Amino acid sequence: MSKKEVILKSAAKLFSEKGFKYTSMAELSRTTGAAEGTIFYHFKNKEDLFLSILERIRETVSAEINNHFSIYRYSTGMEMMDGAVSFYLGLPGKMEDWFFVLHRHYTYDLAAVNPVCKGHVDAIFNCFLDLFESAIIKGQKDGTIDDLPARKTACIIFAAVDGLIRFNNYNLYNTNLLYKELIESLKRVLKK
Amino acid sequence: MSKKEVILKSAAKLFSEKGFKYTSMAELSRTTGAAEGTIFYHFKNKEDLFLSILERIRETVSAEINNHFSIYRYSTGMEMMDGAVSFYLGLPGKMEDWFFVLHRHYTYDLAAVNPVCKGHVDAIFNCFLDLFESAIIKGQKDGTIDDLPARKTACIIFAAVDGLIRFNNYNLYNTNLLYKELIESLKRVLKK
DNA sequence: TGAAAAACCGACTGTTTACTCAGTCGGTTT
DNA sequence: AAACCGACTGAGTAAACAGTCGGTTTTTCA
Repeated sequence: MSKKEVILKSAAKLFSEKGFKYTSMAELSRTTGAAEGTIFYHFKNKEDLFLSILERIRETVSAEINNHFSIYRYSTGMEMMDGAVSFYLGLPGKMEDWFFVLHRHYTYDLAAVNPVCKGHVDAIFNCFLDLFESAIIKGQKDGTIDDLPARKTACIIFAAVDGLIRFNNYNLYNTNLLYKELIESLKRVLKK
Repeated sequence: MSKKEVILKSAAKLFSEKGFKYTSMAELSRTTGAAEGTIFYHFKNKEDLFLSILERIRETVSAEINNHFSIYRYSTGMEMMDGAVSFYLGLPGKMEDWFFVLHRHYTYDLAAVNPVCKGHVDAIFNCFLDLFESAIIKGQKDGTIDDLPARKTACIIFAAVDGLIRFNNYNLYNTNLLYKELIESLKRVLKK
Protein backbone atom coordinates (compact mmCIF):
# COMPACT_ATOMS: atom_id res chain seq x y z
CA MET A 1 0.00 0.00 0.00
CA SER A 2 1.44 3.36 -1.07
CA LYS A 3 2.10 6.03 1.51
CA LYS A 4 -0.66 8.16 0.01
CA GLU A 5 -3.06 5.28 0.52
CA VAL A 6 -1.95 4.82 4.12
CA ILE A 7 -2.55 8.51 4.80
CA LEU A 8 -6.01 8.35 3.21
CA LYS A 9 -7.06 5.32 5.26
CA SER A 10 -5.59 6.56 8.50
CA ALA A 11 -7.12 10.00 8.08
CA ALA A 12 -10.53 8.47 7.42
CA LYS A 13 -10.21 6.52 10.64
CA LEU A 14 -9.18 9.54 12.68
CA PHE A 15 -11.72 11.89 11.09
CA SER A 16 -14.52 9.41 11.74
CA GLU A 17 -13.47 8.73 15.33
CA LYS A 18 -12.48 12.20 16.51
CA GLY A 19 -13.83 14.57 13.90
CA PHE A 20 -12.02 16.85 11.47
CA LYS A 21 -11.01 19.65 13.81
CA TYR A 22 -9.87 17.36 16.61
CA THR A 23 -7.55 15.46 14.27
CA SER A 24 -4.20 17.24 13.97
CA MET A 25 -1.75 16.80 11.16
CA ALA A 26 0.91 16.01 13.77
CA GLU A 27 -1.14 13.06 15.02
CA LEU A 28 -1.87 11.91 11.48
CA SER A 29 1.86 12.07 10.81
CA ARG A 30 2.55 9.93 13.88
CA THR A 31 -0.04 7.25 13.09
CA THR A 32 0.96 6.94 9.44
CA GLY A 33 4.71 7.19 9.91
CA ALA A 34 4.75 9.83 7.16
CA ALA A 35 6.30 13.21 7.81
CA GLU A 36 3.96 16.19 7.89
CA GLY A 37 5.62 17.48 4.76
CA THR A 38 4.72 14.26 2.97
CA ILE A 39 1.04 14.66 3.78
CA PHE A 40 1.09 18.16 2.29
CA TYR A 41 2.99 16.84 -0.70
CA HIS A 42 0.09 14.52 -1.55
CA PHE A 43 -2.79 16.77 -0.46
CA LYS A 44 -2.62 20.51 -0.82
CA ASN A 45 -4.24 21.11 2.56
CA LYS A 46 -6.33 19.46 5.29
CA GLU A 47 -9.63 20.23 3.57
CA ASP A 48 -8.37 18.74 0.32
CA LEU A 49 -7.44 15.57 2.20
CA PHE A 50 -10.97 15.43 3.57
CA LEU A 51 -12.48 15.86 0.11
CA SER A 52 -10.32 13.04 -1.22
CA ILE A 53 -11.68 10.79 1.51
CA LEU A 54 -15.23 11.81 0.68
CA GLU A 55 -14.63 11.05 -2.99
CA ARG A 56 -13.45 7.57 -2.04
CA ILE A 57 -16.53 7.02 0.07
CA ARG A 58 -18.70 8.06 -2.84
CA GLU A 59 -16.98 5.56 -5.13
CA THR A 60 -17.05 2.77 -2.58
CA VAL A 61 -20.69 3.24 -1.63
CA SER A 62 -21.73 3.30 -5.25
CA ALA A 63 -19.71 0.17 -6.05
CA GLU A 64 -20.96 -1.73 -3.00
CA ILE A 65 -24.58 -0.99 -3.83
CA ASN A 66 -24.23 -1.93 -7.48
CA ASN A 67 -22.47 -5.07 -6.40
CA HIS A 68 -25.14 -6.20 -3.96
CA PHE A 69 -28.30 -5.04 -5.69
CA SER A 70 -28.67 -6.23 -9.20
CA ILE A 71 -32.38 -6.04 -9.92
CA TYR A 72 -32.75 -9.78 -10.30
CA ARG A 73 -31.21 -10.71 -6.98
CA TYR A 74 -34.44 -10.36 -5.06
CA SER A 75 -37.66 -11.97 -6.22
CA THR A 76 -39.98 -9.39 -4.63
CA GLY A 77 -39.75 -5.69 -3.81
CA MET A 78 -40.51 -6.37 -0.18
CA GLU A 79 -37.59 -8.82 0.01
CA MET A 80 -35.36 -6.27 -1.66
CA MET A 81 -36.36 -3.68 0.96
CA ASP A 82 -35.49 -6.17 3.67
CA GLY A 83 -32.12 -6.67 2.02
CA ALA A 84 -31.56 -2.93 1.65
CA VAL A 85 -32.22 -2.30 5.34
CA SER A 86 -29.92 -5.14 6.38
CA PHE A 87 -27.31 -3.82 3.99
CA TYR A 88 -27.47 -0.33 5.45
CA LEU A 89 -27.43 -1.56 9.04
CA GLY A 90 -24.38 -3.66 8.18
CA LEU A 91 -22.43 -0.83 6.57
CA PRO A 92 -20.72 0.41 9.76
CA GLY A 93 -19.09 -3.03 10.05
CA LYS A 94 -18.39 -3.48 6.37
CA MET A 95 -16.99 -0.13 5.35
CA GLU A 96 -14.84 0.38 8.42
CA ASP A 97 -14.47 4.06 9.13
CA TRP A 98 -15.61 5.46 5.82
CA PHE A 99 -19.22 5.24 6.84
CA PHE A 100 -18.94 7.29 10.03
CA VAL A 101 -17.52 10.28 8.21
CA LEU A 102 -21.06 10.64 6.84
CA HIS A 103 -22.34 11.08 10.38
CA ARG A 104 -19.99 13.94 11.23
CA HIS A 105 -21.18 17.51 11.22
CA TYR A 106 -18.11 18.86 9.46
CA THR A 107 -19.13 17.04 6.28
CA TYR A 108 -22.39 18.95 6.03
CA ASP A 109 -21.00 22.26 7.25
CA LEU A 110 -18.43 22.08 4.48
CA ALA A 111 -21.05 21.01 1.95
CA ALA A 112 -22.92 24.23 2.70
CA VAL A 113 -20.02 26.33 1.39
CA ASN A 114 -18.08 23.98 -0.88
CA PRO A 115 -19.78 22.79 -4.08
CA VAL A 116 -17.40 19.85 -4.55
CA CYS A 117 -18.22 18.59 -1.08
CA LYS A 118 -21.92 19.22 -1.68
CA GLY A 119 -21.69 17.17 -4.88
CA HIS A 120 -20.20 14.17 -3.10
CA VAL A 121 -22.65 14.35 -0.19
CA ASP A 122 -25.68 14.60 -2.46
CA ALA A 123 -24.44 11.77 -4.64
CA ILE A 124 -23.97 9.46 -1.66
CA PHE A 125 -27.34 10.43 -0.20
CA ASN A 126 -29.10 9.81 -3.49
CA CYS A 127 -27.38 6.45 -3.88
CA PHE A 128 -29.10 5.20 -0.77
CA LEU A 129 -32.37 6.96 -1.51
CA ASP A 130 -32.45 5.45 -5.00
CA LEU A 131 -31.88 2.03 -3.50
CA PHE A 132 -34.84 2.25 -1.13
CA GLU A 133 -36.97 3.83 -3.83
CA SER A 134 -36.26 1.15 -6.39
CA ALA A 135 -37.19 -1.54 -3.86
CA ILE A 136 -40.54 0.23 -3.38
CA ILE A 137 -41.17 0.58 -7.10
CA LYS A 138 -40.27 -3.04 -7.67
CA GLY A 139 -42.66 -4.05 -4.89
CA GLN A 140 -45.44 -1.97 -6.38
CA LYS A 141 -45.01 -3.77 -9.70
CA ASP A 142 -45.03 -7.26 -8.19
CA GLY A 143 -47.84 -6.46 -5.76
CA THR A 144 -45.93 -6.83 -2.48
CA ILE A 145 -45.91 -3.10 -1.71
CA ASP A 146 -48.84 -0.70 -1.53
CA ASP A 147 -49.37 2.27 -3.82
CA LEU A 148 -47.47 4.92 -1.83
CA PRO A 149 -45.44 7.91 -3.08
CA ALA A 150 -42.19 6.00 -3.72
CA ARG A 151 -39.50 8.64 -3.21
CA LYS A 152 -41.09 10.23 -0.16
CA THR A 153 -41.69 6.90 1.51
CA ALA A 154 -38.12 5.88 0.68
CA CYS A 155 -36.89 9.04 2.42
CA ILE A 156 -38.91 8.29 5.56
CA ILE A 157 -37.63 4.72 5.72
CA PHE A 158 -34.07 5.88 5.12
CA ALA A 159 -34.45 8.42 7.93
CA ALA A 160 -35.72 5.75 10.30
CA VAL A 161 -32.90 3.31 9.57
CA ASP A 162 -30.21 5.99 9.67
CA GLY A 163 -31.70 7.47 12.82
CA LEU A 164 -31.47 4.11 14.54
CA ILE A 165 -27.82 3.73 13.60
CA ARG A 166 -27.21 7.13 15.15
CA PHE A 167 -28.93 6.18 18.39
CA ASN A 168 -26.69 3.14 18.52
CA ASN A 169 -23.64 5.20 17.67
CA TYR A 170 -24.36 7.70 20.40
CA ASN A 171 -24.91 4.99 23.00
CA LEU A 172 -28.48 6.13 23.47
CA TYR A 173 -30.06 2.78 22.71
CA ASN A 174 -28.67 -0.58 21.73
CA THR A 175 -30.47 -0.70 18.43
CA ASN A 176 -29.21 -4.17 17.55
CA LEU A 177 -32.04 -5.32 19.76
CA LEU A 178 -34.49 -3.53 17.48
CA TYR A 179 -33.76 -5.20 14.17
CA LYS A 180 -36.80 -7.49 14.24
CA GLU A 181 -39.16 -4.70 15.28
CA LEU A 182 -37.75 -2.30 12.69
CA ILE A 183 -38.35 -4.72 9.84
CA GLU A 184 -41.83 -5.44 11.22
CA SER A 185 -42.63 -1.72 11.37
CA LEU A 186 -41.40 -1.09 7.84
CA LYS A 187 -43.50 -3.98 6.54
CA ARG A 188 -46.55 -2.43 8.20
CA VAL A 189 -45.82 0.83 6.41
CA LEU A 190 -45.36 -0.80 3.02
CA LYS A 191 -47.70 -3.74 2.74
CA LYS A 192 -51.09 -3.48 1.06
CA MET B 1 -30.71 39.83 31.74
CA SER B 2 -27.53 39.22 33.75
CA LYS B 3 -24.20 38.97 32.01
CA LYS B 4 -23.98 35.29 32.91
CA GLU B 5 -27.33 34.75 31.20
CA VAL B 6 -26.19 36.59 28.09
CA ILE B 7 -23.07 34.41 27.89
CA LEU B 8 -25.15 31.25 28.29
CA LYS B 9 -27.59 32.19 25.52
CA SER B 10 -24.95 33.47 23.16
CA ALA B 11 -22.75 30.42 23.67
CA ALA B 12 -25.70 28.10 22.99
CA LYS B 13 -26.28 29.93 19.73
CA LEU B 14 -22.65 29.75 18.66
CA PHE B 15 -22.16 26.13 19.77
CA SER B 16 -25.27 25.05 17.88
CA GLU B 17 -24.34 26.96 14.72
CA LYS B 18 -20.61 26.37 14.53
CA GLY B 19 -19.93 23.57 16.99
CA PHE B 20 -17.92 23.55 20.20
CA LYS B 21 -14.39 23.51 18.80
CA TYR B 22 -15.06 26.12 16.13
CA THR B 23 -16.42 28.59 18.68
CA SER B 24 -13.57 30.53 20.28
CA MET B 25 -13.75 32.32 23.61
CA ALA B 26 -12.54 35.45 21.82
CA GLU B 27 -15.58 35.36 19.52
CA LEU B 28 -17.90 34.64 22.41
CA SER B 29 -16.38 37.62 24.21
CA ARG B 30 -17.03 39.82 21.18
CA THR B 31 -20.65 38.76 20.67
CA THR B 32 -21.57 39.07 24.35
CA GLY B 33 -19.65 42.24 25.09
CA ALA B 34 -18.17 40.50 28.13
CA ALA B 35 -14.43 40.35 28.59
CA GLU B 36 -12.85 36.92 28.27
CA GLY B 37 -11.97 37.07 31.93
CA THR B 38 -15.65 37.48 32.77
CA ILE B 39 -16.58 34.27 31.00
CA PHE B 40 -14.01 32.37 33.02
CA TYR B 41 -15.19 34.09 36.17
CA HIS B 42 -18.66 32.56 35.69
CA PHE B 43 -17.64 29.22 34.18
CA LYS B 44 -14.47 27.48 35.20
CA ASN B 45 -13.64 26.45 31.65
CA LYS B 46 -15.12 25.99 28.19
CA GLU B 47 -16.35 22.48 28.93
CA ASP B 48 -18.07 23.68 32.10
CA LEU B 49 -19.85 26.34 30.05
CA PHE B 50 -21.04 23.65 27.67
CA LEU B 51 -22.33 21.50 30.52
CA SER B 52 -24.25 24.46 31.94
CA ILE B 53 -25.94 24.88 28.58
CA LEU B 54 -26.79 21.19 28.45
CA GLU B 55 -28.28 21.37 31.93
CA ARG B 56 -30.50 24.23 30.79
CA ILE B 57 -31.62 22.24 27.77
CA ARG B 58 -32.50 19.33 30.01
CA GLU B 59 -34.63 21.56 32.23
CA THR B 60 -36.30 23.32 29.30
CA VAL B 61 -37.12 20.14 27.40
CA SER B 62 -38.58 18.52 30.48
CA ALA B 63 -40.68 21.60 31.29
CA GLU B 64 -41.91 22.01 27.70
CA ILE B 65 -43.02 18.39 27.51
CA ASN B 66 -44.78 18.45 30.86
CA ASN B 67 -46.44 21.67 29.82
CA HIS B 68 -47.77 20.36 26.51
CA PHE B 69 -48.60 16.77 27.35
CA SER B 70 -50.85 16.33 30.30
CA ILE B 71 -52.46 12.94 29.84
CA TYR B 72 -55.94 14.38 29.48
CA ARG B 73 -55.12 16.76 26.69
CA TYR B 74 -55.57 14.20 23.93
CA SER B 75 -58.63 12.00 23.74
CA THR B 76 -56.90 9.06 22.04
CA GLY B 77 -53.36 7.65 22.03
CA MET B 78 -53.16 8.01 18.26
CA GLU B 79 -54.01 11.71 18.53
CA MET B 80 -51.39 12.09 21.22
CA MET B 81 -48.79 10.47 18.96
CA ASP B 82 -49.76 12.90 16.23
CA GLY B 83 -49.27 15.75 18.71
CA ALA B 84 -45.95 14.36 19.90
CA VAL B 85 -44.57 14.17 16.37
CA SER B 86 -45.73 17.70 15.57
CA PHE B 87 -44.24 18.87 18.85
CA TYR B 88 -40.86 17.33 18.05
CA LEU B 89 -40.83 18.62 14.49
CA GLY B 90 -41.64 22.10 15.86
CA LEU B 91 -38.87 22.12 18.45
CA PRO B 92 -36.16 23.59 16.20
CA GLY B 93 -38.32 26.69 15.83
CA LYS B 94 -39.53 26.81 19.40
CA MET B 95 -36.39 26.21 21.39
CA GLU B 96 -34.14 28.38 19.26
CA ASP B 97 -30.60 27.07 19.40
CA TRP B 98 -30.87 24.80 22.39
CA PHE B 99 -32.25 22.02 20.27
CA PHE B 100 -29.43 21.91 17.76
CA VAL B 101 -26.82 21.36 20.44
CA LEU B 102 -28.38 17.89 20.70
CA HIS B 103 -27.49 17.25 17.07
CA ARG B 104 -23.81 18.07 17.52
CA HIS B 105 -21.23 15.34 17.78
CA TYR B 106 -19.32 16.98 20.60
CA THR B 107 -22.25 16.38 22.93
CA TYR B 108 -22.04 12.62 22.51
CA ASP B 109 -18.25 12.46 22.40
CA LEU B 110 -18.17 14.24 25.74
CA ALA B 111 -20.94 12.01 27.11
CA ALA B 112 -18.71 9.01 26.43
CA VAL B 113 -16.09 10.24 28.90
CA ASN B 114 -17.97 12.62 31.20
CA PRO B 115 -20.67 11.13 33.46
CA VAL B 116 -22.34 14.50 34.11
CA CYS B 117 -22.75 15.04 30.38
CA LYS B 118 -23.91 11.45 29.94
CA GLY B 119 -26.52 12.04 32.64
CA HIS B 120 -27.96 15.07 30.88
CA VAL B 121 -27.95 13.43 27.46
CA ASP B 122 -29.67 10.28 28.70
CA ALA B 123 -32.25 12.29 30.61
CA ILE B 124 -33.14 14.34 27.55
CA PHE B 125 -33.27 11.26 25.32
CA ASN B 126 -35.52 9.44 27.76
CA CYS B 127 -37.82 12.44 28.05
CA PHE B 128 -38.67 12.14 24.39
CA LEU B 129 -38.74 8.36 24.40
CA ASP B 130 -41.12 8.36 27.37
CA LEU B 131 -43.37 10.76 25.51
CA PHE B 132 -43.69 8.55 22.44
CA GLU B 133 -44.03 5.47 24.61
CA SER B 134 -46.83 6.88 26.72
CA ALA B 135 -48.76 7.84 23.60
CA ILE B 136 -48.48 4.22 22.44
CA ILE B 137 -49.56 2.82 25.81
CA LYS B 138 -52.48 5.23 25.95
CA GLY B 139 -53.50 4.17 22.45
CA GLN B 140 -53.30 0.51 23.37
CA LYS B 141 -55.68 1.13 26.27
CA ASP B 142 -58.22 3.05 24.22
CA GLY B 143 -57.98 0.71 21.24
CA THR B 144 -56.50 3.13 18.68
CA ILE B 145 -53.06 1.50 18.64
CA ASP B 146 -52.16 -2.13 18.02
CA ASP B 147 -50.51 -4.42 20.55
CA LEU B 148 -46.84 -3.70 19.75
CA PRO B 149 -43.83 -3.62 22.08
CA ALA B 150 -44.30 -0.04 23.32
CA ARG B 151 -40.78 1.11 24.13
CA LYS B 152 -39.14 -0.46 21.11
CA THR B 153 -41.75 0.93 18.75
CA ALA B 154 -41.38 4.34 20.42
CA CYS B 155 -37.66 4.20 19.74
CA ILE B 156 -38.18 3.39 16.06
CA ILE B 157 -40.66 6.23 15.65
CA PHE B 158 -38.37 8.62 17.49
CA ALA B 159 -35.50 7.60 15.22
CA ALA B 160 -37.61 8.23 12.12
CA VAL B 161 -38.76 11.70 13.23
CA ASP B 162 -35.32 12.73 14.43
CA GLY B 163 -33.70 11.32 11.30
CA LEU B 164 -35.98 13.44 9.12
CA ILE B 165 -35.07 16.59 11.05
CA ARG B 166 -31.42 15.78 10.39
CA PHE B 167 -31.98 15.34 6.67
CA ASN B 168 -33.64 18.74 6.66
CA ASN B 169 -30.87 20.21 8.75
CA TYR B 170 -28.20 18.91 6.43
CA ASN B 171 -29.98 20.19 3.33
CA LEU B 172 -30.33 16.67 2.02
CA TYR B 173 -34.08 16.78 1.65
CA ASN B 174 -36.69 19.40 2.38
CA THR B 175 -38.54 17.32 4.90
CA ASN B 176 -41.25 19.92 5.46
CA LEU B 177 -42.74 18.43 2.34
CA LEU B 178 -42.89 15.05 4.06
CA TYR B 179 -45.02 15.86 7.08
CA LYS B 180 -48.24 14.36 5.70
CA GLU B 181 -46.49 11.19 4.52
CA LEU B 182 -44.62 10.79 7.80
CA ILE B 183 -47.83 10.90 9.85
CA GLU B 184 -49.46 8.53 7.37
CA SER B 185 -46.55 6.07 7.67
CA LEU B 186 -46.57 6.17 11.45
CA LYS B 187 -50.32 5.52 11.50
CA ARG B 188 -49.76 2.47 9.32
CA VAL B 189 -47.20 1.19 11.80
CA LEU B 190 -49.42 1.75 14.82
CA LYS B 191 -53.03 1.09 13.82
CA LYS B 192 -54.73 -2.24 14.41
C1' DT C 1 25.10 4.30 -15.28
C1' DG C 2 23.58 8.81 -14.71
C1' DA C 3 20.54 12.34 -14.39
C1' DA C 4 15.96 13.93 -14.04
C1' DA C 5 11.75 13.42 -11.52
C1' DA C 6 8.99 12.06 -7.87
C1' DA C 7 8.56 11.01 -3.06
C1' DC C 8 9.77 12.11 1.32
C1' DC C 9 11.66 14.48 5.40
C1' DG C 10 11.47 17.40 9.84
C1' DA C 11 12.75 21.77 11.64
C1' DC C 12 10.63 26.05 11.35
C1' DT C 13 6.97 29.96 11.19
C1' DG C 14 3.16 32.88 12.15
C1' DT C 15 -1.23 32.55 13.98
C1' DT C 16 -4.84 31.09 16.99
C1' DT C 17 -6.21 29.04 21.15
C1' DA C 18 -7.98 28.43 26.09
C1' DC C 19 -6.95 30.12 30.15
C1' DT C 20 -4.52 33.33 33.96
C1' DC C 21 -3.85 37.04 36.92
C1' DA C 22 -3.06 41.44 38.92
C1' DG C 23 -5.88 44.95 39.41
C1' DT C 24 -10.31 48.35 38.88
C1' DC C 25 -14.78 49.65 40.50
C1' DG C 26 -19.33 50.46 42.67
C1' DG C 27 -21.77 49.01 46.49
C1' DT C 28 -22.44 47.05 51.36
C1' DT C 29 -20.98 46.01 56.08
C1' DT C 30 -18.44 47.10 60.20
C1' DA D 1 -14.25 56.02 56.93
C1' DA D 2 -12.07 51.73 56.72
C1' DA D 3 -12.51 47.14 55.35
C1' DC D 4 -14.48 44.08 52.43
C1' DC D 5 -17.23 42.20 48.64
C1' DG D 6 -18.40 40.04 44.07
C1' DA D 7 -18.47 41.39 39.28
C1' DC D 8 -15.67 42.55 35.82
C1' DT D 9 -11.46 43.74 32.94
C1' DG D 10 -7.85 43.00 29.18
C1' DA D 11 -2.99 42.40 28.51
C1' DG D 12 -0.25 38.47 28.86
C1' DT D 13 1.22 33.28 28.30
C1' DA D 14 2.32 28.77 26.89
C1' DA D 15 0.70 25.30 23.98
C1' DA D 16 -1.15 23.65 19.72
C1' DC D 17 -2.08 24.33 15.15
C1' DA D 18 -1.91 24.14 9.72
C1' DG D 19 1.06 24.88 6.46
C1' DT D 20 6.12 25.96 4.34
C1' DC D 21 10.59 25.17 2.67
C1' DG D 22 15.26 23.76 1.71
C1' DG D 23 17.22 19.71 1.38
C1' DT D 24 17.69 14.34 1.05
C1' DT D 25 16.45 9.82 -0.60
C1' DT D 26 14.28 6.73 -3.87
C1' DT D 27 12.44 5.61 -8.32
C1' DT D 28 12.30 5.80 -13.18
C1' DC D 29 13.98 5.20 -17.59
C1' DA D 30 16.94 6.58 -21.55
